[in-house]
Amino acid sequence: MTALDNESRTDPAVPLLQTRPIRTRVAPSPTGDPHVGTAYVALVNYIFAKQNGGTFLLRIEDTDRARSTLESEAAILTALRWLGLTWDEGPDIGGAHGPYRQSDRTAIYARYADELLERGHAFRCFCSPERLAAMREAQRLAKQPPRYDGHCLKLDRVEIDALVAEGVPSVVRMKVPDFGVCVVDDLRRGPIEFEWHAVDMQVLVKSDGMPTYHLANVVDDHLMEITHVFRGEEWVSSAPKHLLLYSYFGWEAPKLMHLPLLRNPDKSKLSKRKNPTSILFYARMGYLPEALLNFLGLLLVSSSEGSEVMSLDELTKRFDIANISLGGPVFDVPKLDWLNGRYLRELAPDALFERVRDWGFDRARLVKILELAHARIERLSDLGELTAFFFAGRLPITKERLLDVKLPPADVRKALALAMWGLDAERVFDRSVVERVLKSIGETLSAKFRDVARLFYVAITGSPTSVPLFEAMELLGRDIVRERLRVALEQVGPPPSAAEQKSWRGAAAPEELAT
RNA sequence: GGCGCCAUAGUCUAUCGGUUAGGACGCUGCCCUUUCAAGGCGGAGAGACGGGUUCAACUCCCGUUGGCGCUACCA
Repeated sequence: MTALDNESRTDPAVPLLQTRPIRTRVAPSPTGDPHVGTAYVALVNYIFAKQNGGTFLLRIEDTDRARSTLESEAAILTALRWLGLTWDEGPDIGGAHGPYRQSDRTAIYARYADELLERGHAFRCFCSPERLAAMREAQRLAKQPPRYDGHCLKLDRVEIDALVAEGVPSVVRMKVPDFGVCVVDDLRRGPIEFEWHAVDMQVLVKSDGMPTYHLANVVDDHLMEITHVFRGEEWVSSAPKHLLLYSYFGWEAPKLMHLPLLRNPDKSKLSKRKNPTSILFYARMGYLPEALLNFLGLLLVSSSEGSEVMSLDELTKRFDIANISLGGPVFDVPKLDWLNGRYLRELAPDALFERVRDWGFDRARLVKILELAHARIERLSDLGELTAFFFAGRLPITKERLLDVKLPPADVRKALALAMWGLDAERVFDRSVVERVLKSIGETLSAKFRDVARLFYVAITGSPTSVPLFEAMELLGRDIVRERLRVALEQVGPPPSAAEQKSWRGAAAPEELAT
């Protein structure tokens, strides 16, 4: 199967000749845990590149200076490598089209933004956030499509220079036609039409000088010679802007294909409030990378009959763009469980031993666990019960056990929520961070720490008495801890409402984003 | 509110105008078995609704409904 075949399938009248070597990419934003959605998107791009003898690369989209972290970037690399989705070019290994981290490419974007400015395809905008908010509100009330009203388009050269000299902050916006339609040709969906007058004049360069996703993405995909982009459905509505930028620059746009978004069991977009979404969680939980990959692959390649157990190679052989279904698939953990069981059972005892050791019984970890248990055992056989929670995923916790503490039930809920949010907000996850976060919860609730601690002992270790908590949490790791807190919270009541979130933490919960 | 995407069992899907609508997970019955799993063999369970087009519609078209996404100086 070649790219040519795939294209003729969606548009038989105009078979485009694929002249450039196939190059695909995954371009995650390092703003949180490596998301399974990122793995899903990476998988398609990887498979498509390999199937066509092409190149698959990894690019880090860290233009959001406030939210991007090096920790997150490292975790993404680790997670994708764990899955076996290796890239041919990337920030860690370099390549002929580097650098592969957008924050290292700011000079490049500035140059292209200037070019658009000079050629009249973009303009400087000095509007305040307040004015923009008021404008959008008015448009909503008037049932108009939300769109920049062109206020700063009327500024002349002299006025612009004066404002810049005054030091008034500004952004660069792209110009968008007022009439006509834009046709986005999706590899799988076919043509999608958008009225230009409903497409916003997107900001391309923020007031801090950093490009937005839209500019950086287009410039990089061009410079990195990307030929095919498989990305999440959330990008469909910004495709017209991207296509317009390609035409402003006079560049050939890559072929686009938008993938449906992974869903929670209730069909909402997969989110960590309702489900574990981190690849690292699935690793810590004891899923095998090949099982997770196979599971995600089943959403791209379907077998009409027979076994659904497929290796990456087999998925690659059978992949066909025309067969990707477009309904948003539920991330069905029970099916993943079954698949993982299949893989586990096929392992020879020795191989299984190695997997188990690598998963949670390596010497270094075991020694740390023994240190914690050491003073608390009288017989070696006490170890089993005392340390079992280190080798478990979710714990069979009951509401009664969780509420059996010297805290009012409402505070139990609040404490668990605060712990989840507080720990998520931390870049590093170690005993001292855990201690600081948990103790601050005690202060917030004006409760004795020992009473707060008891609750977390139950939620995390399954018992009000166990080995030292902070160290245990560090060894358990962020992902298992988050899941145990989430499950505990679920036990004691409904998820925190928007109002509760606001009053408890003073802001809305940031939701993680997939690529 | 605006724009867009999507729609076969609880879930993932096959079907690309004519099928008893096929498979997988889950559920369930039986077999195997010292228990439980695993495994084998069965079972229940689906085309959202309403209009067209057609000899014929799950399949094509339109509408409705529902789900989802975007609507940021986040990606």
